[in-house]
Amino acid sequence: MNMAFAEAQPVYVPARNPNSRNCLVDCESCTIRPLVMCSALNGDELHRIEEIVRRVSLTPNQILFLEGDPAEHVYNIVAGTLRVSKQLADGRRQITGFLFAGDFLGLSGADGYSYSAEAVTLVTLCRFRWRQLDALFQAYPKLERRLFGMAVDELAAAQEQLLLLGRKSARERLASFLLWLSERAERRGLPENPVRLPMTRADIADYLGLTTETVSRSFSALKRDGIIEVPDSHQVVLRDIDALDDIAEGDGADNF
Amino acid sequence: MNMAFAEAQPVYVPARNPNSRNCLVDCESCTIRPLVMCSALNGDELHRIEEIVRRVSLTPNQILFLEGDPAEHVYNIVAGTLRVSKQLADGRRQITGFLFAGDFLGLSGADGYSYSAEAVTLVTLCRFRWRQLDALFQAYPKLERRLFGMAVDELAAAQEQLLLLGRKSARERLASFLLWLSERAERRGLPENPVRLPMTRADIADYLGLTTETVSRSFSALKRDGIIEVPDSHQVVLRDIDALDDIAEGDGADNF
DNA sequence: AGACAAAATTGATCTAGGTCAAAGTGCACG
DNA sequence: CGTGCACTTTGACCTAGATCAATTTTGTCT
Repeated sequence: MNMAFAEAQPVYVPARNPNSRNCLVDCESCTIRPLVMCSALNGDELHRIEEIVRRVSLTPNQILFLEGDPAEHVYNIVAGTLRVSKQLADGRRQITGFLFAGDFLGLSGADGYSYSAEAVTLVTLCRFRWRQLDALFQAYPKLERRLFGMAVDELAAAQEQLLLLGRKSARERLASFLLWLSERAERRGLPENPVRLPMTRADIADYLGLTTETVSRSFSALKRDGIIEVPDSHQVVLRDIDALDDIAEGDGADNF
Repeated sequence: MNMAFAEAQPVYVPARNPNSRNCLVDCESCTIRPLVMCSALNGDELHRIEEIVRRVSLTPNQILFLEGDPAEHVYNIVAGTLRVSKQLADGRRQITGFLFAGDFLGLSGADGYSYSAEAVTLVTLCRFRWRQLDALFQAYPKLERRLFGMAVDELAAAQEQLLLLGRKSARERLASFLLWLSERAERRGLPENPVRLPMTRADIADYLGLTTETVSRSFSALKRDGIIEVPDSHQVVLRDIDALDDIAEGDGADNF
């Protein structure tokens, strides 16, 4: 497993072990604040957040929580990549999302978490006890508003993924996935081409509702057509983004 | 965009004429209040809602809004069934949800509605201008909280549907769908068996990521196995709910 | 009631993607 | 600096569900 994706920004960890879990956090120096819910708060208000936030980290494949666990915490990802998934009784797995720095997870109804969450790479998170965060909403309605907005965005993304899983071919799914990663990186001011793929082909398959073999064959087909280059299996050069767009949106000719 | 909702001056028609459009609403007599966001409000507060809500109705297959339309309104369904869907350039359609009395729709980010909404049956809705509803949130934080909670529930439902579309067989998809309809009816105090299917086989197919033929064959297979009975194509008797559960969750044997 | 159109079912055939199997590839670790 | 194991790719074959093509059933309108 390639460890190079631990974009772990050294963030204020008072004294002690930089890899330890459950540390205090210095929100003012947070580099990804604009991306996370904390963007709703100013300097003074940040201190109230600091009182309830704890820093947590995960090593690759470590489990953050499992589907059905009592949902006591919510999390902001500070660095790294995480996968959230659901499983059927016989082990079939659907990855319902890959989450990156700035993303939020852990919202749930009464029945505990509705999905499992595991680290893909080294991951750094801000952890909030939901009860405490909830209490803060009273003082800072903007915080709740921001979280609400993030949930609405997630909902739109999930619906886009329903279209992909319900109606797109393997080739179209892969094209959509690569574009999504690229656009996402761009929106966050990261290099959008080449695209980094921190996850394995098996993870991509479980996200796209395919098998590893089909994912691999789809990569090969896009390479053959000169649309992408794959210098190594965790990096993809988008050679012809217009072609990818056509494939992803289904206007193209035969996207088998 | 369907223009049938011209902004005529509303006339106060308290609960009487259920088929009139664009009318004022008497929230206190609302029979489904416990299901909708208005459950967050008490008698006095309801009057503030009444000031901004308008009643709208749709005939079958009428369009409420299209993907990409500017998202000015949000809606609560009072009665009837509605389908929300997304389409690819070549016309392939994915229905991302069926919505019933009590459900909410219209939340969106900056880019307008992220899906289209059409009536399946006759539909009655409460319509709110988002700007006005938003303004009410300051006075009644519980209202925003309730809406937030509904969005979180929707998100969990969407993820369940991702598992269905990504990993379940046709038979499993249909079993899951029938159980979902039944459980949903039960939660709302409606008859949960037999299950009513207001939508066509084509709609079901576009919801389950299948074709009408495969949906029809899956119905026939479940009938043959004595698990369901289908007195008419819009009504299904669940004969063996345990078997359906096993099929839906993938513990069963061969659910091809 | 009768006629027509829309919806549903069933059968025959095809194919995209799954399954099974066998090499490649590369990186972690002794 | 091998060597072992996990990951990826490719090939051969198979199958669930799509597609194409009739019927059959149902609902609507006069």
